[in-house]
Amino acid sequence: MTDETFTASARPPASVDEFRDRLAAVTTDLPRRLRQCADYIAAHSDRIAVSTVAELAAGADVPPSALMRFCQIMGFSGFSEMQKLFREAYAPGWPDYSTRLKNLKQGGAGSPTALLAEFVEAGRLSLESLAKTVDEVALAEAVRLLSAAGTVHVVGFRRAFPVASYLAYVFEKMSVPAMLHDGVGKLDHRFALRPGDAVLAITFAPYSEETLTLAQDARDRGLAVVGLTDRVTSPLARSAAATITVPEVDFGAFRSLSATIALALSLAVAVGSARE
Amino acid sequence: MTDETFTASARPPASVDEFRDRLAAVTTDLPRRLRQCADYIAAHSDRIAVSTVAELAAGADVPPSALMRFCQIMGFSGFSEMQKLFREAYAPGWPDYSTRLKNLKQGGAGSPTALLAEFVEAGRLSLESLAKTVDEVALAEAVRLLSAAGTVHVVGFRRAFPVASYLAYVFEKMSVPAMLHDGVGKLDHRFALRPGDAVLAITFAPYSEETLTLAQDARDRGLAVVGLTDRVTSPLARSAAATITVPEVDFGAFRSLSATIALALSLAVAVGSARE
DNA sequence: ACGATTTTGGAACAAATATTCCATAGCACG
DNA sequence: CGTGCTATGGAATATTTGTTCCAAAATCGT
Repeated sequence: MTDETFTASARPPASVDEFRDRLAAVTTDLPRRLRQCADYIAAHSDRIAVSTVAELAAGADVPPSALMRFCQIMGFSGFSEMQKLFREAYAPGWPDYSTRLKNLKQGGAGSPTALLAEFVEAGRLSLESLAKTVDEVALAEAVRLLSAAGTVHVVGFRRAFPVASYLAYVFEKMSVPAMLHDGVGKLDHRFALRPGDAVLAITFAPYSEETLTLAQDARDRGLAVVGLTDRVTSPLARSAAATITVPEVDFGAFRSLSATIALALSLAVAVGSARE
Repeated sequence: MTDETFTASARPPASVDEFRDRLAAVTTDLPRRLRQCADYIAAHSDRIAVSTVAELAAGADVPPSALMRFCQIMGFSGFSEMQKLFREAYAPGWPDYSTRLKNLKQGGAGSPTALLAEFVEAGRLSLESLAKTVDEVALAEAVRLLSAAGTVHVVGFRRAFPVASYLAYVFEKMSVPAMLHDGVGKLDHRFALRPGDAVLAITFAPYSEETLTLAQDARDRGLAVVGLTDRVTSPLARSAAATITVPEVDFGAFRSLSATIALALSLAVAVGSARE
């Protein structure tokens, strides 16, 4: 009678991070109903703050009492204590950010501030989406290929050009031999591609012909090609040894590039570190 | 006895937007305590979903019953109904976004995914900060100046260059006469600046000499100069008729540019619309 | 297949929370 | 200086919500 069935640790989690750790630690070897609770909670932890026991239990398809037991196994005295943690943890991010956005939009459609609000929002969504969907394996592979290369050739035109130029800048700062193919003077510097070099190609729909051609050309010559594009079905994927897709949210005809730049920066800095 | 004191409209707000509209409409001519409620709720609407009547009332420094009356004036049957609206609309930035970030960082410092997590976070913070601190007056003024100009000359080097090049791209797409000063061939196209033109200069610390010089030169000749920079004390502010500052969060030696690009886009699209 | 042990569901209970109501305080107007 | 009206605070009440507990079912080991 004195020992608890499951290690209901003495102290409850003090933060959402601790909560997640304990959830992960405890979630194996748990009876069926309790495991249902754990799974549902893991997938919907954001709703703890705004739901009742009954609602969550219904969602997890268990009786309320099972959920209560689950709370206790997690180390809380009960559901209320657990909910308190999530209600208080909810403060960061937007103390009044969303209010502010609303205000900005009130300038009226087309006003500079309303546009700004839209682009800020698009950027934020893109970044969140990137964090959720990025292909870690492809990213690691891209870093590997570029780190092993002689010179990195960066190519991107039109809306991809700002990204390409920033990459070139960062590579230079990190002393990585890099060359920006910018099409100035209608020269393609195709013959600058030498064995052992790598190409980092960036293009979004509608894909620019020059970029695709250069990527294919490099591949035919046996160079490593890394593609940065918007869809896995992009024609760039055919030429690339590693393809990374960036889910960028557009507003109107233009994209914020936030996610693309974040990804490009990570890539460049990782390559720069790896080459030292 | 039949008429309500304040127009407690028959139907409650069906969305947060409607809620805000009604709040704005009703907030004037309201007795003292109720106005306290309105003010507090307006400033903390994000906490409605996760608080009790008592907590909110304490925050607004009114008795709970006053808050109840406020809910009814807003058209709800009571607090619970109002809270329901906010609980359903509650979709915080972390459906599992923060979990994901945590996982990405677990790759270890310096790993590509950890870097990505940092840059994503920096970008998000920058965007939020931009929304909160942008100077609406300066932005409107900048739009006015650029809309009235003949040709818009965009100048920005080094890390500002990606932004400048994107601006040039967007201006072109929107049929705004624009010229990108990119320093190719060591030419400065100073003599392309003609009376009636405007300069959009972008530079961050350490401020690039060429940009500052060009901006000052333009000003001396009586052209309108719009500055996009990082601090109000930036040397660029001396030459500019309108200065917009962008609070960009750096990670390591590099900046995400998210906020800068969002701002630049808004500016360009607003100018493009205004000129039609 | 039997008994010991764990798990489960739901009903009873306790606590928290929302809501109503009314006596009183404040205010404007005659 | 009343008089009638509105606003206010708090106590009483109703409702919802959380929590406990125990009998029954399932599971496991022998």
